[in-house]
Amino acid sequence: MDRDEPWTIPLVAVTVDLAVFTILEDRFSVLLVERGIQPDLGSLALPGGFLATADEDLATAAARELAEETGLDPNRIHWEQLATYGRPDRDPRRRVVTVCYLALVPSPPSPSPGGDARQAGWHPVDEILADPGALAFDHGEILADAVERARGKLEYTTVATSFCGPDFTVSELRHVYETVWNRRLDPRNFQRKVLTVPDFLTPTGGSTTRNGGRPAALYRPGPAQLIQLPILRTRADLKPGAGD
Amino acid sequence: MDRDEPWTIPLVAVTVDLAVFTILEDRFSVLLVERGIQPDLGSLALPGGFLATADEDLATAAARELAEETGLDPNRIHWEQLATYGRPDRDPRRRVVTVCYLALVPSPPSPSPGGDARQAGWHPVDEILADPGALAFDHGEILADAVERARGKLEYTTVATSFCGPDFTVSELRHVYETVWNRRLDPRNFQRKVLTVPDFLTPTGGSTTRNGGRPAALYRPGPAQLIQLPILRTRADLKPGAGD
DNA sequence: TCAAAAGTGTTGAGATTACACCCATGA
DNA sequence: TCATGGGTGTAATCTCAACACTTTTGA
Repeated sequence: MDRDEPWTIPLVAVTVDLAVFTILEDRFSVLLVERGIQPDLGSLALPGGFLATADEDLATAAARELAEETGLDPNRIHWEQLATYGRPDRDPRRRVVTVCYLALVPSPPSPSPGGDARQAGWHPVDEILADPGALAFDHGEILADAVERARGKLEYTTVATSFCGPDFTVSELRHVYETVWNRRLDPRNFQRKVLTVPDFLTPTGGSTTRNGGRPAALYRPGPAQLIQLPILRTRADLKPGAGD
Repeated sequence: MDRDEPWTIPLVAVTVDLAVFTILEDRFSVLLVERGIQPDLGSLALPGGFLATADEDLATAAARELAEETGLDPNRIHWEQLATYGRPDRDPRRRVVTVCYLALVPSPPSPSPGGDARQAGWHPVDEILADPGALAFDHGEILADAVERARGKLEYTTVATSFCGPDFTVSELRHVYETVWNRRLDPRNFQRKVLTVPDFLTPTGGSTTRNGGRPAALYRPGPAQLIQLPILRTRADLKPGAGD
């Protein structure tokens, strides 16, 4: 942008697409819409849309889409820019560059994604990724990148709490890790680990028996954002298998 | 992009900007150009430019800029997308969304960044970041993000070798870490650590005395991309201070 | 011979794993 | 009483920081 300008500057359409994840019924799931127009009419796609105006900020557009698609307040959930995809042939109609965002929302999220009239629903990530043709455009590639980003972020940040409700138990948090990583974690060591990380969890003082057994202490997300000694998903761990 | 299209789709100009880093004279340095036009005429900026044509791929544009600015072959150096910046007022002339890329190149790179007539040169990262008004537009913010990405990637990937020549010694690689992180590392423990990471370094069989003292074995980058047990920059380490 | 860098060995601190064991509740 | 999950204790293993010490060169 800082070089002498060419005689004519090519202009392109810009969209914002969302990869919104949650844990629904023990599955790591992504929010998808059914396309109502060509191309790929009827197939699934990441929700998103064009910039509303020529001077709408990218972050503003992402927040707007997020609110429209989930009904949630963008100020109260975790979202971040993922990457930008701009292959010239990614949309057959015209040149479209899409700036993608990743969001992690609590389960159960808004009863059914609302606000917009289009079909929108949660789909297990594994099933969608297993079928390369399931998504329109290059959304399969985008989803794969988003999943990898989400899985990696659980290792060295505290964002896993974004999947939980306002207060939660350690085992509910562990369930998030197990579901997203598709691995079992030792409940006893996990408990010690997360309670050892400074400011990861703040005790509410309350407890619950909603998961059965002995009452479990309730926590809220603490102020910490980063985990100095990561919770590694790559270490030799217990037999793999769906969380729980 | 998958929603019904608005009546008019806003079109924006797209640029590709580069944060190219190297180690020059024991300093972690970034390639900057001097702006030849308004606004911010005469101040420093990240190199970059508009898409060459309406259908140029983002990656193609980045590779093209990289070759123009450094004279290096994009296929032989490490570069990756960093993030996209699109605040509507970031360029006073018009709406410009910039997709930024990060590149790590060996030192000494091409004698003087060539190909293009504009002034371009290497500047120590610390000095540029210390002066918030040093860079045009929002390039200070972009540079800060790029520096943080580069520093973080050294922890858990093998990209540090991108700063080295075709073959290098362990202490030359350590010098990269020390310079980028601005921390001293114990030579003996560093040696053991990097040689323990599977496929990080491939011995060439040769050795050199170019750094003085006992001959040091020469290595090439190995096939590994990730380091399972990261080289943490956050652990309590030796007295901080410029690497060597 | 000496300085300098390369490289090996060892020890103690701290983190992780694996698992025995006890606790508090609902059924 | 029993099943279920919550939570603590502990020993073996692993990793890393710290540093003593040997090796191999050039000057």
